[in-house]
Amino acid sequence: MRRALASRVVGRRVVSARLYRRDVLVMPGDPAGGFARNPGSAPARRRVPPSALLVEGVLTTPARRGKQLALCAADGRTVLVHLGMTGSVLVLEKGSRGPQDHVHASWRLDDGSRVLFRDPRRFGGLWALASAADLDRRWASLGPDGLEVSGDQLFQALRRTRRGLKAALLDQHVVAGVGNIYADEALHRAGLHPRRRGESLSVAEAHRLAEEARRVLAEAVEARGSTLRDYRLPGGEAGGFAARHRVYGRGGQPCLACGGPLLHAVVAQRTTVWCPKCQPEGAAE
DNA sequence: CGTGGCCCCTGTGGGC
DNA sequence: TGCCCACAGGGGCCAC
Repeated sequence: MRRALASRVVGRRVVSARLYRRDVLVMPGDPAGGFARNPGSAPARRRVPPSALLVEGVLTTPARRGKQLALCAADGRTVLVHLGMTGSVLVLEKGSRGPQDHVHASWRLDDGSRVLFRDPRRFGGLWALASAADLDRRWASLGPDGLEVSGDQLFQALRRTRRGLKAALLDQHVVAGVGNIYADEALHRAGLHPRRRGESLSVAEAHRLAEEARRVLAEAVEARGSTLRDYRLPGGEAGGFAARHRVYGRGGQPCLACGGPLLHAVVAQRTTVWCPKCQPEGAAE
């Protein structure tokens, strides 16, 4: 999504912006890290100055860490986007009509195109940041990006936790960018049970898990993501990786590696699918 | 402190 | 056809 967005917005000037729901935006000074509508967050009724939404800024290449996408102006102002489960960022050519429902923010660019943030369930959101330093501070609390996580990094993060691997992989402080789909896919490829305790992993197993996480994410990026329903590229196209999921969404069906039936159960509060033969419960080594 | 449970929200598909 | 329930790519907050 970052790449597709870059090809459409880099160098464009933001002419104007609109915010249709104030509570999808977290402003500087709002509780750090919180979502605008969470209990405990400030009501966030303050007026949003146009500068917070990059108006008059010239857009540079978007940045990304894990699941967070940063729309950046050349002067350092940034709007951070999190898609949650159903969010999308769409770019509409001049004069073309986009979706009308669940659009919470939009930007008009100097070539007449429009950028929309749409999110039916509103589990996603936007964060206005004043500088690149603010972005760095925010991203410092995330784990290494899943595309680049090393075996040693993963081993160090897992060696002191009694949590299961599934829970640990979903924790964005451990690895950034791995969610429910890619956690299951990486564990299956690595031959590790989702409930194996992190502390029980050998160095070799941690390296294998990191490698498989990197590989499945790289393949997914190549296929432009997993569209189940809502996820779209900025041009509205679906990503093609869902057809290549080996376990996610395939509970009860045959394992593509051994032919045995895949199990599914709730692990770490999320539906989890694994192969009992390829991913044995006990330590394999 | 690390962890698990609950909650936020809308839409959809299945069973009756 | 309509109703009700279960479930869905995430993650913050709050008890233990």
